[in-house]
Amino acid sequence: MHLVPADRADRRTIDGHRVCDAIAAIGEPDHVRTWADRFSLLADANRLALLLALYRTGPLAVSDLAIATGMNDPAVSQALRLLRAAGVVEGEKEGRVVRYRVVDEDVRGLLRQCGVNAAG
Amino acid sequence: MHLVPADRADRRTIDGHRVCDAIAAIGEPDHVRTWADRFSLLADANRLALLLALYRTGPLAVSDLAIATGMNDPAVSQALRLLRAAGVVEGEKEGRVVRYRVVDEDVRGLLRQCGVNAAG
DNA sequence: TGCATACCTGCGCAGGTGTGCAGCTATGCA
DNA sequence: TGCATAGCTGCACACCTGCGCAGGTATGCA
Repeated sequence: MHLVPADRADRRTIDGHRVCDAIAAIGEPDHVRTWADRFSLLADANRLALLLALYRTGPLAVSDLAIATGMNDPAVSQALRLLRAAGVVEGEKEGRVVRYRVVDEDVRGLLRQCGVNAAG
Repeated sequence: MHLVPADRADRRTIDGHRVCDAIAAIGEPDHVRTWADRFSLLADANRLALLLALYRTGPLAVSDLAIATGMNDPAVSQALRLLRAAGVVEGEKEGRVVRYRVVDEDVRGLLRQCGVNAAG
């Protein structure tokens, strides 16, 4: 079990093998970072409100999202741009109205968990 | 359906009633903020690595967490202080060693979702 | 063709956040 | 009692992020 990188193999450990277990438990750094980034997208109350509205209500227009959340239009637009760049939401243009919806299944799973204790 | 606050009741809507649905879907602002704060705790790769190690491996000492993640001791300590203040982890002192574990059930649920696609 | 609407973008500022360094406290052992 | 270890804390720095403002683009309608 030589999972400890060489640059810190000389450090003293408390529980020896449990360190290796922990390294295995953490897994690929890229995987961890991907999930951290995902959580980061939900870590803002405004963005989370937008996502909850989209997830539970279905496709919504930008203006309506702004009214529902109390945000300004540009703020909503910028938040949606971030979420769109991350592949979390997608917008469908219908005339001059763009309706967004949540397309990332991992994020949908997380949003579902927000309601297990109290969702009304 | 007068869920739209008075200060923005005069704004033009696209889908009228869907705005009310969205407001109902968002729910209590405090609830949203609570979950956003929760996600914020998992939004850092280092903290997430610590939590994954604790969640999957079980109680671990601070030094071992530092070795497993490659972080410095103070960095681990500060991260754990944040998580402890939020009620996510708890530490049990055994001599001069403190072993931490994840105690928040909501966070445990989120951590479990990190492994549904690829956890090894 | 002209105008209003729906949405997007760039910029700058205020605020929060992670990190490293140095030093402190507490426990265990000789 | 003296020393090493395990962990915690305060400070200062750089960094990132969300937001409002102003302006731009595209669609629909008269």
